[in-house]
Amino acid sequence: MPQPDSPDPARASVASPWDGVADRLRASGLRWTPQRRNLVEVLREHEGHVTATDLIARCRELDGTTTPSTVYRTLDVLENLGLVRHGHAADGREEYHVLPEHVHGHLYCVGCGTTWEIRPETGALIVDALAADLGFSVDLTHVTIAGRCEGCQE
Amino acid sequence: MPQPDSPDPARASVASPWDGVADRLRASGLRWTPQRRNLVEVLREHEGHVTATDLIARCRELDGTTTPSTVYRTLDVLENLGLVRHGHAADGREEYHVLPEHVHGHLYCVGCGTTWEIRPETGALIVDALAADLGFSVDLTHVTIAGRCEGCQE
DNA sequence: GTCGCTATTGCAACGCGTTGCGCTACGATC
DNA sequence: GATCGTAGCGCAACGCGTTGCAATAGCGAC
Repeated sequence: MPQPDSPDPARASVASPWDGVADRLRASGLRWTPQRRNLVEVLREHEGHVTATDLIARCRELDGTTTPSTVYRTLDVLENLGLVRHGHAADGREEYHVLPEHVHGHLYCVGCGTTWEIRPETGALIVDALAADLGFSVDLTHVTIAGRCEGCQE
Repeated sequence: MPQPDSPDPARASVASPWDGVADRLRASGLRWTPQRRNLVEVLREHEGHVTATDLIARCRELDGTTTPSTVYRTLDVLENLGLVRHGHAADGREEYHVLPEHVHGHLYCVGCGTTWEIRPETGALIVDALAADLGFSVDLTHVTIAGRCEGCQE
């Protein structure tokens, strides 16, 4: 029965994707712990791109006893629920995309350090090109492509 | 004066790109050390893709005292000479491309673990698409795109 | 051949991410 | 409300990659 089971009607009307997390976890035999509550709280304020390091730092502000391994493990769980996706930035660090509405790849400018989203149409073009090349089915979300943005080319 | 300065005529006829390395280093005020000689020796036998870890392991076989930091630093130097390029594999680890004849990107299959090269024409298509999108000038060599190869899709 | 400058080395320590393990505490059941 | 199986926690240790520093050793100059 996919009816909203949040006990708070005011919040239910907002229909944040985070609202059902606790129940979705429990429905799979998983648990809703203070540490996970904290992480979700942090993710709420970070819709967009965050590095794992940032998330860990923010979680520790809320609860000094939080350990990195817990954060990483919880992020795995949330990724299985489709609430975050992780990828590797150009320097190989982990980067999390919160609540991706649509699948998109990323561009990282080595000049100014900005991360840009690849527009869906352009992404589709890339996916098609690689499919035609080797029959490859690409997972764009996992990738950050390095280069220089318009403003950073001499 | 760009004449071959290798003292060995037999070797000069082979014209391996590695032959001039020692002199190219010295010409820039850099030095030719036993550790660098070993690394070059290892790279010679590895034309293609290698992980930094593999390189370090092979170097230690030749000389047990070699330390990781030395290998990484020497790889940086060789990258400046254009003899290797490094990128990040799908899992974020470092991967080196030895003697890249042409600029090419990489595809990593999460199914079978194989790394594939993106054909130059397809690569150019991707570069063009991103240039048209955001005016982005892409460095394809630095990137590995994850996905599933033809044989690994159900 | 010797000297001296300095690039390079090895070491040690750090940061990021992952993994194995024993203990804790969530939450279903009674 | 009390019990209990187990998911999840913190901890400690590991592997990869990087960096600062003191000691070493290329190599050009004399």
